[in-house]
Amino acid sequence: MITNRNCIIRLSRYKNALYRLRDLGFVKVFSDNLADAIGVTASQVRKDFSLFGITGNRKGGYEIASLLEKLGGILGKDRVERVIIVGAGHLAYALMHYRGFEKEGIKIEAAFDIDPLKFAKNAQIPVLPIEEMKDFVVSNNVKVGVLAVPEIGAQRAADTMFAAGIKGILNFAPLRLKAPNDCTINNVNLEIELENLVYFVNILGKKGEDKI
Amino acid sequence: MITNRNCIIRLSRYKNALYRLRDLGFVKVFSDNLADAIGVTASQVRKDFSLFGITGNRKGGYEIASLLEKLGGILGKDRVERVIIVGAGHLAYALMHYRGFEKEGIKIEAAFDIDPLKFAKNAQIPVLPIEEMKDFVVSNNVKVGVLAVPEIGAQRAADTMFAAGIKGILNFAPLRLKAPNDCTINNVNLEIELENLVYFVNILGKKGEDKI
DNA sequence: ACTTTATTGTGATTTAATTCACAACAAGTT
DNA sequence: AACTTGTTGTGAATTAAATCACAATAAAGT
Ligand SMILES: NC(=O)c1ccc[n+]([C@@H]2O[C@H](COP(=O)([O-])OP(=O)(O)OC[C@H]3O[C@@H](n4cnc5c(N)ncnc54)[C@H](O)[C@@H]3O)[C@@H](O)[C@H]2O)c1
Ligand SMILES: NC(=O)c1ccc[n+]([C@@H]2O[C@H](COP(=O)([O-])OP(=O)(O)OC[C@H]3O[C@@H](n4cnc5c(N)ncnc54)[C@H](O)[C@@H]3O)[C@@H](O)[C@H]2O)c1
Repeated sequence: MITNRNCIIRLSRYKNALYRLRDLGFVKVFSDNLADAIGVTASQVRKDFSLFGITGNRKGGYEIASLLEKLGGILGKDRVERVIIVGAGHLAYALMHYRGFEKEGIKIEAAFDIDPLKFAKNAQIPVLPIEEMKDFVVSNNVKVGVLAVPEIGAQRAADTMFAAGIKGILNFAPLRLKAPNDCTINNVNLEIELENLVYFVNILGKKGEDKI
Repeated sequence: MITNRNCIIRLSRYKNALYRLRDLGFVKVFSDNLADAIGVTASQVRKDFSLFGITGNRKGGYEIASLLEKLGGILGKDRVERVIIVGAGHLAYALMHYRGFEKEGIKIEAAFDIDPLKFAKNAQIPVLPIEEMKDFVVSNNVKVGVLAVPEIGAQRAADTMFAAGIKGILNFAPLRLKAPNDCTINNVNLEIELENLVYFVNILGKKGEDKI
């Protein structure tokens, strides 16, 4: 069981690159094409595949269609993944209006909020009272949720999600959530992303100055 | 010069944990407190600090105020970082209305778009025609930008940003941007984040089944 | 049929990151 | 003043990840 996050992220990138190549009319691909496409070495590509038992044809490379199928299987893209959002604020609004998830087999089914002003029972993606979350999650067998409530209420909201049966949270609130250990948290911390970017811009800037 | 991204991200997390501790009234902290707070080992904390020449007091731990100052210096938080957004769509709207960046010393100064319907010259954060970006970036000495345009226009928009003098891009478009090598790209790919989450939820679920 | 060429698949090696382990030492205690 | 305790700081050891290197081999050419 591979638990190297970077490795799994590379699989997603291979998949995306393969979609592009396929749509361009390509049928086969070599490890070095994929390597170029996502910016890693060709051995990294082959090693990643080897880890998951994906094989190609010596001399002949890999067949794109079959590769996509295998990667899809590993990444759970063989069926549509139903997802909910908790906290129907600005960020949720952007996510709910984004068309890009569907083509990845990710379907945002509903959002939940505490603020009655946000409720929209009959919208395309309904916004429902948080009290209805548990029933919804159970009856739709939802396993993954996005957490987009303010920091102050985030841990409590997460606990409600876990209690409802959610096993994975994509967390936008800038704190470290405590979670049961059969549950996964992926954090998207935009403050930290920007701060990190600033650091690298600064050190690259300084490196430039040194050369003078 | 430390270029280990995870290490720099940990510095940000230490800093955030330290803010909390300080606001709770603490004055000193030990490496194991910080370790607990962000979920790493105490040696990791000390090693990280050691790498940047940060020292504490044997037996006495670290003084929070001085630690914050040093971390701030390393992460470039000793002054406000001016940032622009290119693409004033849904995501940009969420970012522009988010109050959380300011307390981190990150100020979104303006957004730029090609769609005249989006222009808002006199808004608190103005939305301006993309043609005005270069002047703005030069005269405000902006080094960092957020890219939030659709995938199809992303590389072109990025090139315009580089030409204007931007040295770091936080990229939300789901593609790999080509960039000059004195420039840094940090990608936030939400499709991949969700896909990754689904993978880990699936394998943890399967692990559970095995035990039966 | 035989040779050349191109590419995979993976064990061995290297490099990078993390953890270990403990000497150094400051602060308190007897 | 000697002893105890608790914590840092870091070199050494370990672990994890990436890269190298090349045998295996399929396809194409002669
Ligand atoms: N908007 C951004 O650009 C941005 C950037 C970085 C981080 N974040 C983080 O993302 C999260 C969401 O940000 P946002 O801008 O969308 O916030 P927002 O204030 O626009 O929306 C938050 C929503 O959550 C709802 N809510 C509050 N408590 C709740 C609860 N217990 N259960 C259900 N709903 C609840 C509120 O009614 C509101 O509708 C925050 O944690 C924020 O720190 C946002
Ligand atoms: N909204 C989301 O939740 C979400 C999720 C994942 C990824 N993304 C990615 O983030 C990016 C932005 O998403 P969004 O939902 O805000 O899109 P959006 O369509 O709401 O907004 C895009 C904006 O960019 C402007 N634009 C287009 N070309 C431009 C150019 N060359 N220069 C300047 N402006 C230009 C458009 O006029 C529009 O206002 C996209 O690449 C999208 O794939 C968004």
